[in-house]
Amino acid sequence: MPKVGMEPLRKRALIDAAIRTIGERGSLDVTVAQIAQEAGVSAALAHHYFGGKEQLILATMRHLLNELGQDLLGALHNARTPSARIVAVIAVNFSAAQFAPQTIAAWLTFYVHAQQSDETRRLLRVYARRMHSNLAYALQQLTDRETALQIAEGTGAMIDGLYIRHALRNGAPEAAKAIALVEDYVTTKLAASERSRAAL
Amino acid sequence: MPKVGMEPLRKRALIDAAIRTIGERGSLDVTVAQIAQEAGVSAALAHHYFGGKEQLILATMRHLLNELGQDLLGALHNARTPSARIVAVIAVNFSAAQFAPQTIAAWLTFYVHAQQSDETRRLLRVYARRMHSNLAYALQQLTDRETALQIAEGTGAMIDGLYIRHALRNGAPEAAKAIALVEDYVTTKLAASERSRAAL
DNA sequence: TTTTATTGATTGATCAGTCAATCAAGAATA
DNA sequence: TATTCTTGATTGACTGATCAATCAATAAAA
Repeated sequence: MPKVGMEPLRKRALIDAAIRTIGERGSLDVTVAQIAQEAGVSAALAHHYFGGKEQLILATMRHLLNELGQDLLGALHNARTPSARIVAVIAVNFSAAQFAPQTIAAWLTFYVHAQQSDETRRLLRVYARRMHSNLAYALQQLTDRETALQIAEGTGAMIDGLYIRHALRNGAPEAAKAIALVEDYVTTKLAASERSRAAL
Repeated sequence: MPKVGMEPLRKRALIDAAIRTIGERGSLDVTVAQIAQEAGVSAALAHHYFGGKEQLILATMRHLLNELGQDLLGALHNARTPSARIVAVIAVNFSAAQFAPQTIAAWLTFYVHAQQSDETRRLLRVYARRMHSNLAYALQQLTDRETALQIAEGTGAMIDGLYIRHALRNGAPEAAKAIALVEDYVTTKLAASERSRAAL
């Protein structure tokens, strides 16, 4: 046997390099050669392990999704009450790992890529559905179903919007401010729904 | 003078073709030849009138921004009260013209392009600032400054988020639902701030 | 004729993907 | 132990396709 067991290491290095390269450039218009160089290997090796650029991109996306999923699981693990779960879901989206400029830039390019690639669109839907169902479930324990779904929808949209704004580095709010804004939306809506129910 | 006055017609046709082509493809990875063909002219003519691809793209973006600005002006013209102005600003963002799949797809690609192009980023900032200041101004007549800025921030983020989400949906264009969600956010927040001031 | 409009053909650059050839480390063999 | 296989790892060089940009040439209107 030759120098063995390189495959998982190389794949991981290439995926990390892809995130960095895409994130720095802010575009999927990165060459395989650029990614490979960032990973310290040849472009041919990237093709060897992934089969093609598209598959490398998809693998990169799956990796980001998986990371997000792991973060979410970890955050929910310690959250016992519904409101703690809501706070956890919001916090995960703005955690250091997820809110890093390169990560955000990469996500944004994937959103655009989803318009051309069915598989990319499918993967993004998985992420959106997971976030939504986690939020909606926790909210339904605090208010009626209809209101819960509405808040979940609004929360998701606001989070995505804060993401996109942060990617442009406008006067975009920092993570802490973004969290506060979203949490304020949820608590205000919950308070309003409590009041409307008390009035019945 | 020869066959004269073609320039503005051709430029407009090329810009319209660019919006259609970019919107349909969902990417800035469209060739000048594709845009030119969609406009019914040769690729060389596109270069002749715009000087290059980047300038054609920027002209297209300015056109979309201008259209949005005109829509906004028109909507605000008939709005006399602050709340009517808020409703108008929200409505403009989800008007038929702005919420058309191709337009949304084009906007999304520009957001990504902004990460590479300073001029694109600058143009997007102009749009964001205009929306924000219009909202913030109207809101400050209904609540305190700090709360007004917070609501304006949240509203802008939510609108952007609904945009990006709409771009990924296969069907179900729900402009009305999106408007309702954003308006609900504003009215709920305003009601809460009124209550908190009454409590003083 | 002069000026604008318009294009086909061409060029130079860039890239994804391919391939044949090397490298190196452990296994088999003598 | 020393030597020769075996095979995954790795790459440089090459190819075919694509595209932005250029240019010389033509058409047509004034």
